[in-house]
Amino acid sequence: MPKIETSRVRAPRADARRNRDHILGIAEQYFSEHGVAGSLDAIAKQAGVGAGTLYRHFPNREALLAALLIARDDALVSRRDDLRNRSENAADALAGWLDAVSEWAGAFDGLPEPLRAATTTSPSPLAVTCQGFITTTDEFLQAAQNEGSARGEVRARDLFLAALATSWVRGAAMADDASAAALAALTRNGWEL
Amino acid sequence: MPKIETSRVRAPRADARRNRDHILGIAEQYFSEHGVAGSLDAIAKQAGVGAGTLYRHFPNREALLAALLIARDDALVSRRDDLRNRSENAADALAGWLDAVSEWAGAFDGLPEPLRAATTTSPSPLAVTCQGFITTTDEFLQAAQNEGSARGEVRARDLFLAALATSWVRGAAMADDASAAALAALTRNGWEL
DNA sequence: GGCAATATGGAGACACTCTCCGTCTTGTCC
DNA sequence: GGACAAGACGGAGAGTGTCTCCATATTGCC
Repeated sequence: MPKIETSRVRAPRADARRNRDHILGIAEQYFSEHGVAGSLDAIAKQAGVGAGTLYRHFPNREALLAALLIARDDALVSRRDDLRNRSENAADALAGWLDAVSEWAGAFDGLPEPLRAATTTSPSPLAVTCQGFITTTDEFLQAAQNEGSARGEVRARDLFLAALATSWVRGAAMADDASAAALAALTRNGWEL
Repeated sequence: MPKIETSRVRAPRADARRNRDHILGIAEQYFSEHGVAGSLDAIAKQAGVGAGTLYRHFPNREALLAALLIARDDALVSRRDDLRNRSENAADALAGWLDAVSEWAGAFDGLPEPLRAATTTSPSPLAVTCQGFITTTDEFLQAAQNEGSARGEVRARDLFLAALATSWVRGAAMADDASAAALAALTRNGWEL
């Protein structure tokens, strides 16, 4: 009797893991400086690996972005827990959460666009992350609605997109911070009762 | 005494004007089908001119876009006049105007992005168009504020960006129409008193 | 008709994405 | 520790796009 097939996939080789992590580190820095549209080949070169290596680990820009964001998820998740525990009321919690989302989406210049695309055209490595945050948004929203502080017709998905839009308006290098703040305020007035 | 320098620039040659118009027509169609990120060389080829000809008339994508939008300005301007004349109250007029702007920004897939960029980083051929519409937005907004139906702290620029954002959320091929409508409603709740 | 001013086309320099495959590493089994 | 297969590597190069340059062609005016 042959070895039982416990795990279909073998653990990745040590050099592969090393390279993957290293690329991720360089990409984080590179996207921070050049925005999400920066050259992938440049990232490979800067990481000291061939283009093929980069593309094997991350078949396209979205996959790389998704891997990068997973590392940042923790921050947003712990922010969520903070808001759950420490908020005086559900409306403030929801507002705080949306602020956090919009800040998260501003991690790299140009990030809101692929995130928006991922929420509408599902099969994207970014979609899972987005979907998770939409679910969280829904929790906060429902709490606020039960509390009577949020309009009933508002949907979580729309609030998530509004937070993305806020970040989008800010544009490159925090170009229009005032307008982003104004949009956030507008949004809150929009859903709050 | 030499000829007085009345107009510094000569009128363009007939062939130049013909080519320019023709390129514009093809570009309109091409961008409608492929979005604003479509290939410029492809437009040149389809128009039956060399790449150089296209780039001489329109040094970059933004210039071409700006020329294209000027042709569409009329529609928005006449919509503005309609709203001025036919609206029952200033709040409805402002809401109608913002809807019109957001529809205008959805003329081509991907158009909201360059428009947004043009409102923040000034030296862009699109900036004049945007600035004009922001001014119009301000007129409608001030009327609504005087009427007591719009919050005082809201700025015209922010509403214009909100309309752009609404269009942006809709994304390619009207992918998320419901969310765009929701965002528009959210925005109205946001500024209205 | 002839001449200067203008406009044209398309080859080609350069940048970017992504694939393919000959070569090199790793881990495993003896 | 050696050997062998699975797995990973790099970088050349195909494909696509932007934009420039300039020898050649077209216009409009005298």
